[in-house]
Amino acid sequence: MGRQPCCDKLGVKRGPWTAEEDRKLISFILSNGHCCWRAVPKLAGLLRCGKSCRLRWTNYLRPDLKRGLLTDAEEQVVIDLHAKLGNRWSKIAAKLPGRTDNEIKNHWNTHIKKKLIKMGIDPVTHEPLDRKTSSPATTSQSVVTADSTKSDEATKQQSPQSDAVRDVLADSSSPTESSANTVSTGGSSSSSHDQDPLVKWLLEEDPPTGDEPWLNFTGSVDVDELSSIAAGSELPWDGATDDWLLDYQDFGLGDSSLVDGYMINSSNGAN
DNA sequence: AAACGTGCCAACCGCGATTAT
DNA sequence: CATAATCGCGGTTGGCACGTT
Repeated sequence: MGRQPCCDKLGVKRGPWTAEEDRKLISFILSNGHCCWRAVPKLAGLLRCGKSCRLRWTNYLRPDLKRGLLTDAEEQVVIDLHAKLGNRWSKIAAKLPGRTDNEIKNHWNTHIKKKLIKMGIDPVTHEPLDRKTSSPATTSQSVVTADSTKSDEATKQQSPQSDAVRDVLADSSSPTESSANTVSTGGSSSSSHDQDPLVKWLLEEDPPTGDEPWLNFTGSVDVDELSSIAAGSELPWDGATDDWLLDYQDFGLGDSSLVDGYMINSSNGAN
């Protein structure tokens, strides 16, 4: 069937978001939630398509986002999950709180991939490059080892990994990794994803905690109220927000034109 | 100091999946 | 059940920042 464009491109703004647009989007979502992305731009007074709003919110404005480079531990989790799941960035991101699929994807393409190649590991199969041709039927699932005896909790913290990946990590890890990284090196064989508890865990529904306030707002909270809440440090979300706010502060802002206590600015300050 | 090259990341595009009618 | 509308994902690109020559 023919598919219509997600939005009418005429009159729809594109390109980098401005601080003012961010402010509008944030105040709207915090006040009303985002029951329907398509309606968000119109209701929020933005000349953007809903898709763009969703992307901006999920990848940048969401208050629970972490910022900065992935830690060694996070990177290791990404590598391991990628070995099992492939380019299913959203699934991988779901296991790294505060990280977005876009962020992980970018980090993979710009950092991890190169690192693996440099270490002689095929970033697609997670196999040593020189072995690649001699084991045609091998895929990541057969290469990557999984310790199926590991407890779920341990698995959630750090998943098992292939010998190759472990080698890479051992070579490339920073001194801080050992402390942050609790990965067991007890690799073992795993016959299939279906039987792998890690993969089960990964593939199981990963519902939101329900704690995300922007999903639950009913429209009863207005920006003024939010600002007073913010002023009193009783933010509607938890500790992750501190980082968020600090990050905005790090951009050098205290723009009073923004949503009061929320120091919002454009994504990179230069935009 | 200027020109050029490279890296990085925010944002866009297209498509499949899901939901609504 | 068929079609339309919407959402969400993964791949790709554009442009800025930074490094090198």
